[in-house]
Amino acid sequence: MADIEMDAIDRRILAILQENGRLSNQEIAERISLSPSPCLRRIRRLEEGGVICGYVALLDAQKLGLGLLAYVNVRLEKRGVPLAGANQAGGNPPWARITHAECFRASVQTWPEVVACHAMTGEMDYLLRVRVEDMAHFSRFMQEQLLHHPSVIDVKTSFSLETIKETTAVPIL
Amino acid sequence: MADIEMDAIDRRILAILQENGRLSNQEIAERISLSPSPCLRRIRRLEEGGVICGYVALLDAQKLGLGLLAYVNVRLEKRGVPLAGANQAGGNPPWARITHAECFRASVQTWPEVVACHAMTGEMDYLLRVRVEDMAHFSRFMQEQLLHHPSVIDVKTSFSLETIKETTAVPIL
DNA sequence: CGTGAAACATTAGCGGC
DNA sequence: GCCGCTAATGTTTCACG
Repeated sequence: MADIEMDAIDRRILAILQENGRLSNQEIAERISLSPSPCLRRIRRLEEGGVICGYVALLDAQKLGLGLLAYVNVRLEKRGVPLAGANQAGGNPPWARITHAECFRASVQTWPEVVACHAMTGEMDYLLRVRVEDMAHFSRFMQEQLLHHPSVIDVKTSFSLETIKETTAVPIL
Repeated sequence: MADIEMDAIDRRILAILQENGRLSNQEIAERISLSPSPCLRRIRRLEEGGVICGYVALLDAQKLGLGLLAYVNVRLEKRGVPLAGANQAGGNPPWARITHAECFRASVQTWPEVVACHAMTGEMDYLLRVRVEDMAHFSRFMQEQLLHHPSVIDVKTSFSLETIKETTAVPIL
């Protein structure tokens, strides 16, 4: 995906859309003092260029019964390969040699509780953001998925007590 | 904001909208085998009930020159009050007694680099998600904002090497 | 919940700067 | 190249059965 030229008008469109992704093209055009057609052409170009990755509705996790948010630091085994039968995700054939990192990443994709996962610098290898109903659910996830995983050797969890700030918007202005 | 009754149809609407927030009401109605008007009524009800917090466009931070993502753990001073002149955010009058936590939270809201902040369990008090252009920018933010803040006594940073998974969607099905 | 009609929004083609 | 017009098509919205 080639880099894409962007001028000040494109940036203003992006700033508007990342705050309210459902504004009509007309409304946006009006706010940036442009007529609807060039405005829409710019938006389509930004979508096709991958600058706009998508549009989503943000939901209130509390109201949906997902009241617990945890950040889990994970350290992985670095030597050897995962044991047979360990690879829950996709069912690789037993002769395929995979690393612990590959095995863990594949598992992460299959766990709905994990809403984000980054490979990190520092003592721990991965940081997981985990959304669950309550402690019982978290405990189950820990025992049955994370601690049960053959590549995981250590985890350290912190729980969110309160969200002070949370935005999907990126600071572009 | 009172709790709101939700049936299986509401949940399906939410699942669709948190994956694609720009689908037309007609398209959604079709997918859940309902006509447009009751579908729209449900969506409006979920919006007004606060289950749908908003709609946003998700942008590619890399393509916007924000290539560095850091998680910063912060520990705060617990005794005493912030020094005069310390409260950059809002300019409280000098006689107003505020806690270090209040002072820090107010500052966080004013820092555009901080895209998320949670109060956390564990040794450290807060976890910040920080988006910046590069190390130079991060260094500047650290020196001039975080470490300079009168309520901050300790920070521990980890950088994201790679994003394995990242979704704003909450696991509702 | 569904129907239908009015108001509104999207989008492709074309001419002009 | 990028803007803005127009006109056809598609979508939202609301009163009513």
